[in-house]
Amino acid sequence: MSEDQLSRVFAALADPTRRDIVARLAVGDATVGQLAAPYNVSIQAVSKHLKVLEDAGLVSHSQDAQRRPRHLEANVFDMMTAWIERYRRQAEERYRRLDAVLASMDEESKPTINQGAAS
Amino acid sequence: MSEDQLSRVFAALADPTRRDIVARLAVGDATVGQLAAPYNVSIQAVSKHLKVLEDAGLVSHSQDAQRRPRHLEANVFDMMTAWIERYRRQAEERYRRLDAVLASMDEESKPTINQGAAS
DNA sequence: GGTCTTCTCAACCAATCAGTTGAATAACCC
DNA sequence: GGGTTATTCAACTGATTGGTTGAGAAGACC
Repeated sequence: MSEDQLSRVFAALADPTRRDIVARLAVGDATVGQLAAPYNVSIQAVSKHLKVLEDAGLVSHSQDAQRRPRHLEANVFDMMTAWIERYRRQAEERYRRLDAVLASMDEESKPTINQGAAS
Repeated sequence: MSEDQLSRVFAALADPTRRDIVARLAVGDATVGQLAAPYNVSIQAVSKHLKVLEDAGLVSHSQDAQRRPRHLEANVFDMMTAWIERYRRQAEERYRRLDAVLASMDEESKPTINQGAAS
């Protein structure tokens, strides 16, 4: 919910390895070792990635002997989607209004509007 | 579309100032100076933030004399939403199946399942 | 042409990050 | 108890990041 957590969630998913981990956890829970296997980085590195994901609230873990199986917390995704949707909608609405303005100006003398090329 | 751009988009939105800028651009286009005004950082810092947003494809700019008004590119949000939705759905589906398994086991002797507390 | 405005580029700095290796913790298995 | 397995903690390293200041570049305005 907090601005801070939103930052952590986005930052967590900015890394392709972490997104990959999320993808795999979506299929099913897995231990650190299982998650580390496909990558040629140390287990400690993957453990760190998982810590980042946990701090963002995207992942939780339980305990099974020495193992600490990771579990994807899907609900946090909603927070992100809510944020994204808000601004996407707002921007689309604005675009729709601009279209209307341009159309109404078409009826008149239509002064040139700077709708310049991107970059 | 590329894995790389997805990383850049998430990374761009991991910063609260940049999210703020996106929020303001959703309301309407604005120049660097206008965007910088509310923050007590240099214009150059905001210019850098805008470069990050542009590299991620979230923002574009046109030219109006010395000014380079920024414009929000709402379509990139769809890419993010698509990514998020995929794994959220997958995780929810899995959760639903787990529920079904647990329910079916209820009919039998029901061995204990480790559904331990998170961190 | 000179000056003001708007913005970017370049160099620098402190902090954070993703990776490493090595040691420690903790619970299993014989 | 001794060894193996699974994982984390700690210290280090090189790269990236968000900020700074100073110097352009490009165009308006007089």
